[in-house]
Amino acid sequence: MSNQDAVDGDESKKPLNFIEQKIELDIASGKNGGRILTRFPPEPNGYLHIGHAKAICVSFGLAEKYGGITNLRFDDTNPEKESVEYVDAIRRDLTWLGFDWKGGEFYTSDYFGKLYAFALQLIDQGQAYVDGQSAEEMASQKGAPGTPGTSSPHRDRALEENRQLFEEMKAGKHADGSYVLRARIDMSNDNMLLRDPVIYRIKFIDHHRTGKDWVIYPMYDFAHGQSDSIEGITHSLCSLEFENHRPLYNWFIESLGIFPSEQTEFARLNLNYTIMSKRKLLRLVEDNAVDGWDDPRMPTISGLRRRGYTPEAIREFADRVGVAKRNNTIDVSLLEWALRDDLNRRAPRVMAVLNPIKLVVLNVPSGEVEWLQTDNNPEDPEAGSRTLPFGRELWMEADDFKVDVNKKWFRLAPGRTVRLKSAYIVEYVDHIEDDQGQVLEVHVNRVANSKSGEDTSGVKAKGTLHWVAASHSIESEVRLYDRLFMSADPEGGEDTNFMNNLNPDSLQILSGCQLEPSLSEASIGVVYQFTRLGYFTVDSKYSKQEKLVFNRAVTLKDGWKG
RNA sequence: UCCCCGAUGGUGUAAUGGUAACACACCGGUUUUUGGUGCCGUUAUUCCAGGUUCGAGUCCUGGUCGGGGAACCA
Repeated sequence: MSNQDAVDGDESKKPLNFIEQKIELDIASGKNGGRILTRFPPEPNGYLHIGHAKAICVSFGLAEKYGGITNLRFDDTNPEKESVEYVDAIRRDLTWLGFDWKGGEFYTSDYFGKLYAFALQLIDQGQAYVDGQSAEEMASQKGAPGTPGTSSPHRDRALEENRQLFEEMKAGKHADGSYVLRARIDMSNDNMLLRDPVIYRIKFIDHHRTGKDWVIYPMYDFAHGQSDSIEGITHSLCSLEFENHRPLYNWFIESLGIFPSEQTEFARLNLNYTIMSKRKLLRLVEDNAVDGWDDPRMPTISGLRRRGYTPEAIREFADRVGVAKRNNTIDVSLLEWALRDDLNRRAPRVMAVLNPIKLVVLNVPSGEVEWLQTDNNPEDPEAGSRTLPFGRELWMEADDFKVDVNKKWFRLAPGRTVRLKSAYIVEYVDHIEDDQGQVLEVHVNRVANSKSGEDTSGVKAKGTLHWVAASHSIESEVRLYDRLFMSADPEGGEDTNFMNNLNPDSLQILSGCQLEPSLSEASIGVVYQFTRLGYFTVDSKYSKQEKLVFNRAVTLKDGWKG
């Protein structure tokens, strides 16, 4: 497929975002021979979250759209915070999302040797020097926005001396913090990052990949552009916060005379009622405010997966939020919409009663079991059908019966008639309450000739209720989730505020829920619609064959204003 | 105080000097053996002031507001 084919076709009607426009311009002008290579460069110091999912979809999606490929590169230049646990989790999440790093898997640490050589090159070109001052001293010389900085006393150190000291740093002859290597740029630049930034520091810390091989580690700015360049990345896409870094990114590439990768920044994803900072997510985990990185309330990919989100829904969501340069806050309802939209088409429907009370059909003989046919998914005829046991004693939802009701009430009540989904129309007879007025049982009679699909009774029922036959039900636990934070902007206030903003009711555990028998076969990864209730999936952590545990991914949209 | 970026309905995104549109949310109607889905519809938008132009959301100037920017983090 030529690039032009990718540009034409059905997709061409969709408006292009600013990066797509730029790429099409690049292709048209023959830049890099039309080659497109992007990269996704996570630091392995935390789990991927929904914000990363957007970045992933942008970098992978753009490459795919224009006939290119994408590299996965672990940006592991700071061994203090990084570990192989995170590397594995990131790989797993990427694969689950359905992305394939066809360009290959790389690590910035693969380039430590080349980066060291680049540093020597800068020293030899008089563009880097070793500074032996303390961090505080260097900070004070940095100046301030609007005020130029002053030069380090070591700024004009002789080339040979710089080289020797840097080689000694590498050889481990100097202690942590005793020396750094700095780029020699411009101490009065308006961009503070260009005021002789530190590019190498000493750290006597084992690296999760290179072990004790190195005691000097490159800083982000000295590693990122060069790594892009080494891999021949054509379009290096990152978030807005790196805009100020672009001049530095370009300065290194130009000074070293290496392949000119080009950085373009776009706005990261923000979601209301959600925190996206890795540091704060880590805090939630460490303080046990949640059940680990994959708690179903977490915005992590692993949390969303455990909750019942599908990769398709997440990718659709990422597509819909768009790519632009202005800061944004997406409404979580868009994420939920994407899930419902996907699951409505695909999820098998089953019956489950979360807060069960007895429903006794008086005119059905006890012991009688009738197997009724029901569609697995009315949206998808291919999904087929199954049978459901029906009998005298059923479970119904406590919420579906009320004594005092108005005309908007469609469900069961004294004097009312409702249809039991895929079964019969039933009419109220009486009910039993306990001392506190809690309804324990509702008694109804089945309307003759009202069987689902062959109803000739002429009786019309406004409401339809879900139910489960008591004789064949499976008892299980169901976990309902609400948003983790009460405030729409939990990161907005003071830094520590987000922990005080936790929603105390974000997790509700229901036991004694009654499920239809087919759910005994439920397996991890399949998401079901519990009729009238929402989408649910088996919890991958706590569910056992003897005691199933389900998570609610999202409710059904509730149109009832009752 | 200085530098960079941005500003279009409630929330996002488009309109590339020529009728401000699409999605989500909201509200209403309709269909429905899920108060779901589907279908139809309502409400609502160019930060401000000048300028250029036959014509400005778009270009220019100035302002306002928001975000980012000083780490031996990425």
